[in-house]
Amino acid sequence: MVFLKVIPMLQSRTTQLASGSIVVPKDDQNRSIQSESRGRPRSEESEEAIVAATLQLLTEKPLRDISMEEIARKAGVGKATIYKWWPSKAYVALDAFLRTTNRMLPTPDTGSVRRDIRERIRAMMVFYMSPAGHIMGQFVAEAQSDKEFASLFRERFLKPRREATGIIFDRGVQRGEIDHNIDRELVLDLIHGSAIYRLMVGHAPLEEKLADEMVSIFFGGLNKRSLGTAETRRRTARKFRGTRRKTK
Amino acid sequence: MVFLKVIPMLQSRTTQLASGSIVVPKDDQNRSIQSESRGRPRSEESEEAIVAATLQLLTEKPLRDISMEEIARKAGVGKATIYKWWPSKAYVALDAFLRTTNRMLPTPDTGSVRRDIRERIRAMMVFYMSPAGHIMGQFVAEAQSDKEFASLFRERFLKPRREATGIIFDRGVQRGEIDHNIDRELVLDLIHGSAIYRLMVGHAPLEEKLADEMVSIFFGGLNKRSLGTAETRRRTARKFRGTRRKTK
DNA sequence: CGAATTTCGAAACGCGACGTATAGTATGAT
DNA sequence: ATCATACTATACGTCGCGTTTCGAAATTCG
Repeated sequence: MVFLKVIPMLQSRTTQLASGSIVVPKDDQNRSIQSESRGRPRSEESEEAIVAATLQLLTEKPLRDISMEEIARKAGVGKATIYKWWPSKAYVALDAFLRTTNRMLPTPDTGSVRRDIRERIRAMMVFYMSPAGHIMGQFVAEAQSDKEFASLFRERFLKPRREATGIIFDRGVQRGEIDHNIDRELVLDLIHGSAIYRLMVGHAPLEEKLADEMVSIFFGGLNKRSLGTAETRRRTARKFRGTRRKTK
Repeated sequence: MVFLKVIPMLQSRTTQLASGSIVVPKDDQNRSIQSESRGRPRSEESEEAIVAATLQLLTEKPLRDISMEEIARKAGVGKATIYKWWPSKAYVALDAFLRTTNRMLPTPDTGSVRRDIRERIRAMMVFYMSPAGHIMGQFVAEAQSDKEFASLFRERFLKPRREATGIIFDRGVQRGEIDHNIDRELVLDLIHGSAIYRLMVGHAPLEEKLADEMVSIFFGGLNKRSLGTAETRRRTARKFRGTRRKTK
């Protein structure tokens, strides 16, 4: 399971992701600035064991059903050690999660916004369909009862992903492919929100091909197709599987 | 606070919303069918007290921070009584919530889908912006760790609302205002998902006027405006508040 | 080297909520 | 009167929380 491989964060921001304040100041280049580190140093072994155990558990059950006690047991670590560095299990989980996912967010630039956006949405769908998608849902859930966590999750996870789409959008506006009056944030909400909605509510499966349909709506509108782009015509043929028109 | 007024459900489906199986069968017209009701009948007073207490608490704090013990105390009721009729606090909360919200879902029919959809979205926004919106977020959160609850919530709350929008959409297709190749479910996800996303993540405020922008995108597309509908032109003037174009 | 400092694992703590069980009472049908 | 069921109240054992205490380990400083 690729997802489980623990990939250390680039900046090696190891300490106190939790409270937002970094306790041991770090040089962006090397390790920790050896000024006020006196006693026994933090055990990297324990840290990694905690993170690994948490990631493992996150693939097995919802965050709510994971306990600090279980993480500590599985990691072979004292509970107090975890509480020393993270304020709650949600923070441990988010920290662990970010280390596996916070790498490169591609922003394709093919010359056509339409194609770029489609690729972006497709990548997003693939991500949401993976185990990581369900874990993300756990974090959104947690955010409903913990405002501090919500803010951290928003900044560290959602925003970067949202902006990756936003960059593509902006390029489209600059190139004149997207009308400059369009509400940027709303478009980002339409794209990401619909996927997250489906992911969290589960009324219909996420599918990669939704990217095509979405782009088609964004650039063709719901109206009767008069323009008839190549893509629109292609979609037409694919469409006869009888799931629609169940009303009246 | 209007929201707190307890409005009894039409069908008076009182018993075992919980397990999905209705224990005491009810005539759709009158009260309960007097066949296998032998002992002491269920106390409607207690039931109402439980529901009222739960609704009150739901306006004060997240579902996670509400305990069965607190509900029982506030309702002046034994804990066992609650567990007798509902399997967990989430079910109590949902049941209570549905009694206040499960009334009429208007599906405006003005002759123009565009206008109908805008009105529908507007109503949806108003609902999400009310206290009920945040409570709904609690249920979506709960659904992430309880699949049975998720299914009940989907059927009893989300689906009806979704379908209210769907009916409008279908009318638009029938009248030829919406292309029949458009993916109905995806459109519903775009509308509802984006709002729920904003509600639950809180990166931007929900606003009634988003309805206009949304409809404008759906029927105009993101493309450079060549058609220039009346509404599009109106939006243009409104647009100079400088919040956009923060990139480069 | 030795003292000071800090972290570590393990264990125990008090707290609060869970979901169940028991006891005694209340309310109806038969 | 008897039976069946629901009610309140309370107690129970279990679990997870977040904190505290302990002695041992690891590192810096004098």
